[in-house]
Amino acid sequence: MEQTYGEVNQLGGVFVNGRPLPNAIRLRIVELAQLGIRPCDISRQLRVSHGCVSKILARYNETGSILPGAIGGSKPRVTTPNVVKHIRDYKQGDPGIFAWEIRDRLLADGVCDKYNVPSVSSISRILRNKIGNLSQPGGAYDAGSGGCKQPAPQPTLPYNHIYQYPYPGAAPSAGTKMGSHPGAPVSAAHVSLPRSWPSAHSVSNILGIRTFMEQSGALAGTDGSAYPPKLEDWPSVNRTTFPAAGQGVGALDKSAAEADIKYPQPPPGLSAVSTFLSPCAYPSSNQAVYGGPGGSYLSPAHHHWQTPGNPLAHHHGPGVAIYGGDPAPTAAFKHPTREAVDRKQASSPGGKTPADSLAATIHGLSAPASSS
DNA sequence: CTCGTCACGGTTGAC
DNA sequence: AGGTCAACCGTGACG
Repeated sequence: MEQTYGEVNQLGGVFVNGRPLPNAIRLRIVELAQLGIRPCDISRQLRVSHGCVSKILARYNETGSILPGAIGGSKPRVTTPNVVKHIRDYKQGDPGIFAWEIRDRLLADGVCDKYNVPSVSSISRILRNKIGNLSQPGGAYDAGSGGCKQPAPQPTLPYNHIYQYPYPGAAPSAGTKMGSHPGAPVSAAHVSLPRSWPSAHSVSNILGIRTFMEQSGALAGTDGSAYPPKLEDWPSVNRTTFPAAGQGVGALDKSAAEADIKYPQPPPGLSAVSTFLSPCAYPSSNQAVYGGPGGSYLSPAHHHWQTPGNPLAHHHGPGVAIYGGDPAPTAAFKHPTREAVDRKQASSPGGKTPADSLAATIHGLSAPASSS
């Protein structure tokens, strides 16, 4: 089953039910939007349902991230042994303490932060169930028992970044912990809070970024693996027919193209997409379908899945790359966003700039999905 | 014609 | 090892 085949939507686009769109497409959606292309046109061009386009753009505007949310897993437990222990301590210290006071103290003492502090009702439950009558210390937990030592290294943390909460505070504290994934290098980077960037305009801030990009461009290659393998890319996408530019961003885009691992290959007949999809060399085992050419850079492949490396490291690349020109395929579109696009392009000779900027922007993202 | 929203069927991963 | 559950996904349809 590795090869889950993708399905084709009404627009002729390929997707995998239940799975996020490849990052390349997500990125492209945002880029196009930045260029001023209307969502409906983006939908048609990329062959992604407008609901999806709307969702991705909305999320981007809200969080600054193009990445999908963390899939699967359980929510982090808030009432860790450590928290329970503290609650118990507070209660013992002051039997008359109110749950809300305990809550405040947990925050004040740094036991929890505002994102993982238990609700008042949870605290009440803890007092009732786990601690029993505080008065009687023996309750459920042995205080001294250090059993609970702090095993819970801020459970939240990991999640935080995963979920990409705009969690400013977290980061810091978290710092220590994030390393959750063993395999994964901790790319500090992803910790970045999406929020921090200037939202929309960051994108527009092209110039600055551009520069940045260039530099990074080079880098891109280096890290290549950055994206969690999971996130995929459709090579094809990259090339979408954007009238825009054909220019070769060549190399870069490759990176962009990371292959998505799980994406299934489109059925042969499939439109444009399939074209690019040449099944590349990937070991199919994980990879699938969409993956194309990217292979090259995917090299390490497989398990790499798990290593989230830094998120979009390559983004740089991608952003730019995107427009690689492939002639035909897309041409198929109905009528390519006529004016909008044209106009846009025209207007900016440089063309892709915006995109670039975006890429840069994206940079900050964290890669939630990668979850371990 | 656009676009926000949501039910639906699906996948994932922690527990 | 396998099941449960809750999170997320994109599509498609409605308004």
